[in-house]
Amino acid sequence: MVSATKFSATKSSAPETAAPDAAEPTARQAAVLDAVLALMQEKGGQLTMTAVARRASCSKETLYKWFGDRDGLLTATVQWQASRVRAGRYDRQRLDASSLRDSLRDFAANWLSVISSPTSIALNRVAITHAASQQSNLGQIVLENGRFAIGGRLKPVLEEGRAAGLLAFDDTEAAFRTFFGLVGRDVQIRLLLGDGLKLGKAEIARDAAAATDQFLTLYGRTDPKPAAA
Amino acid sequence: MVSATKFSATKSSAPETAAPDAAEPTARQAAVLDAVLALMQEKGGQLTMTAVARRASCSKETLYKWFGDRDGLLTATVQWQASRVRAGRYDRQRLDASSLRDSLRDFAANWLSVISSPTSIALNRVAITHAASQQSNLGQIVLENGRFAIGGRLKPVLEEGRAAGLLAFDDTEAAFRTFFGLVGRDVQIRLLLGDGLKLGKAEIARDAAAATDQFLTLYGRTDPKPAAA
DNA sequence: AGGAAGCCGTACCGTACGTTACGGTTCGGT
DNA sequence: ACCGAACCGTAACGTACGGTACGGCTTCCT
Repeated sequence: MVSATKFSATKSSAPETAAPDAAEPTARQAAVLDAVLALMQEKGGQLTMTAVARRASCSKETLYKWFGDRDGLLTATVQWQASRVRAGRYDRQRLDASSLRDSLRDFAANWLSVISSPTSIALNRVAITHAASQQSNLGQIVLENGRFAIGGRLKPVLEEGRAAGLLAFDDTEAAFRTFFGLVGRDVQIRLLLGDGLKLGKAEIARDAAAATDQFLTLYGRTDPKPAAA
Repeated sequence: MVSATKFSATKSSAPETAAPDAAEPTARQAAVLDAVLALMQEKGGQLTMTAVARRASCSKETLYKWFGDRDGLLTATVQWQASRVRAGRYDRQRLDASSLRDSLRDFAANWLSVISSPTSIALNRVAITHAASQQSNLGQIVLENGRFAIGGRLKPVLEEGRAAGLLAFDDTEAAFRTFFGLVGRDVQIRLLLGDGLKLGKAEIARDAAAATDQFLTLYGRTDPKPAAA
């Protein structure tokens, strides 16, 4: 079930490009994982080990040596993709109403871009399929790097906004979930189910702005002074 | 690919319990479809024809005679489940602010109950898996009976609310999508990905009320008079 | 009673795919 | 030049599963 050999980097205990335990993929391994991502998008569910080997011009034996089994390959792929989505720095300069709004818009637009990308759709489909077969924890990993990752990055912004007297809420988590809902709405489920919904840059920008405005209507303080009790 | 014999009811052209073309399942067939639903929830992805036959105490030959192929069985199952979710009449009496709020809360609570039910989760997972393998249109069917069905039923309510001067919006679809987002938030994706999120009756009622309040904050008219231009 | 139809249980077939094994090639180290 | 390790391409194996065939049982019609 669980791959025993969290893929080892050829030389067993040699400090390669990264921590020897967390296991950063080598360039060649990354190429394989990219092939997996590409196949997921093109071929959908028919993601066979043979197809991966052919696409990546490597042997199946190598796949198994590096990743243990099919599940290990999938897990490594999810983590590989997650490792390069860490976008957006959102420099916490001093917050005013305008910069807060901009930050929220950026978050919203970035999130919409991610969930509407073919890569994310394919990855989520695979993870959901696996969650159904209650094998491995692919679903958790995707959740951790998607929904919960963005939550962890947005919540500090919300709390800074509150500290600056720009937002009002008791429960940060609840406020974040509202934002999440206003931004995502029905987009993700429709895309996952194969609806032909198209999101261009213009629509994303527009929707992100609209969601941000709605969020600020619900949680923004019209009186921008810190609580002068 | 497409099952040729949209399941026929034993006696070819005899008017059974329903239209001979739309094909309402017989009691026995319904029992089989219930077995499929039960297996989906318990066994997840390993939904094999043999397992269905064993669970339903019928032969695989019968399954194929009735439903054509595996896809036909799945499609029939989705439609069978959809056929009995048609809940909520929402009698359009005269609308005031209070009854509108109640209607919206009912919609929200009902929708949350549906998407958090094991049946819905299992069904959506299967549909998403199929959408990935670009075979059949299971995803579309689920979408049609889920997201779009509730839209079709809620939009008239919203428009009545607008006609009564209780709501203000230009785009009914946009208003509905906002409501959808406020209610669903991250619930569906988390459940689909296997997160251990529990929604009891109390939480559903609370969340439905909160989402409704937020929606009314965004779209409600504080001045409840019809447009007295 | 006799026959036909529907259906259950099971055996069977073909294929797809995960996994393993193996021969041949490249390449770095000595 | 030689050795061994890593790796590629491919063949082979075992199994799971979709789909089919068949024998026997029940039911219903005449």
